[in-house]
Amino acid sequence: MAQDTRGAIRDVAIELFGKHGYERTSLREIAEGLGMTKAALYYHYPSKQALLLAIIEPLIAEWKTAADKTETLQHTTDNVRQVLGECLDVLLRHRAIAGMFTRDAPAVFEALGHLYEDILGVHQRLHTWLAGPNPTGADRVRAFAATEVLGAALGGATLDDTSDEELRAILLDASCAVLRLKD
Amino acid sequence: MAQDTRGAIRDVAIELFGKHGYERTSLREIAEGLGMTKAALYYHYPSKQALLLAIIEPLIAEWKTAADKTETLQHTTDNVRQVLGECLDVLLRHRAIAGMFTRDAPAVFEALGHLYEDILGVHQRLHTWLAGPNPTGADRVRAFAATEVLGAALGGATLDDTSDEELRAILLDASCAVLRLKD
DNA sequence: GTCTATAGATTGATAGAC
DNA sequence: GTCTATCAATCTATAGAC
Repeated sequence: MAQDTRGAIRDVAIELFGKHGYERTSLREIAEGLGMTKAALYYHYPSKQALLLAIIEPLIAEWKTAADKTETLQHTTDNVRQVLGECLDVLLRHRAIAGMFTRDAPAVFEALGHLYEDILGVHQRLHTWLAGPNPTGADRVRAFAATEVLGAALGGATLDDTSDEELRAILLDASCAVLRLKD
Repeated sequence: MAQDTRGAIRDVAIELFGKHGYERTSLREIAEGLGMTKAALYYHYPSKQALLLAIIEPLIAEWKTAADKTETLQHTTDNVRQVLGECLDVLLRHRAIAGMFTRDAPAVFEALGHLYEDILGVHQRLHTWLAGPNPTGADRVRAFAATEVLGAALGGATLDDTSDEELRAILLDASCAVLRLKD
């Protein structure tokens, strides 16, 4: 309990960033949520941006792992389902953080720094693979739309009476439908 | 030229908000982009939030108009396609602004003020209608995912070599596929 | 309608004691 | 590791001259 101050800060920050957004949340508020002083936070994180980055990093890493499986997989119906499923699992596992990614995009992109191009590349390779071999322009649009469908998993209160397993199954089917995969 | 200062401010604000986000864009920067002083902006808009609201309002109004057609339409394949198509047209017409909606959500929601519940209701009615009569939980998730697909129209650089008409056709089909509509 | 000047508040961050 | 105190910067917004 004593030694996970870093983790506690992270948790409170995730909650507040998620509720009011990154820019609208001050370090003072985070500190108050922990019963500490602003200055104490700086012992654990060198800056507000570094705190944001520490929050985001696990999601980035897992997303990259899931997406980069495409490097060794052929573009078959089963493999596409598998890759999409793993990406979806990552989003569901880090739901709160993934939400920040879309709802606080400007701050997140700046915090990423040089990692930004990495992520862009991961996304690009994923989309290219999903579009299949010799893709048309339409195929590439559908590949992009298919990943947007996965993002529906972050859709907040609308989906509260659906279990994660059901959500996963429905969105995976929907994503495949966008790609026009036969079952 | 002289009398559309209000519009000119709006345009520069849209550009800068879109590029760096609402919170990271100061009124000073907007003023500099226009060759004016910060103080002059306040003659045309009473606050930064009011400026944001003025930017967003047309999109809100058109989205509401498009979505509320469901009130008088039966849930048939043709009608669903028509409604989704009109919603998509609104997004394409206000692409830059709609992007702010997702990428600066916290600021936008606060700026909406009492309008927030209105918009929420519009969305809810649209989703309920899209889910069809006597919907299952899965139908409601698919309805939500179908509108997320429309949001792919805002997907930036990835889709730059696709014309708006083609984009519209592809995403409309994709959205219908998510809803499992037969053609 | 636009300017200069400034108020008033808040923020991220640091210094240094304990 | 946490605190008090404080700095420097920046921002939104206002007052009042022109």
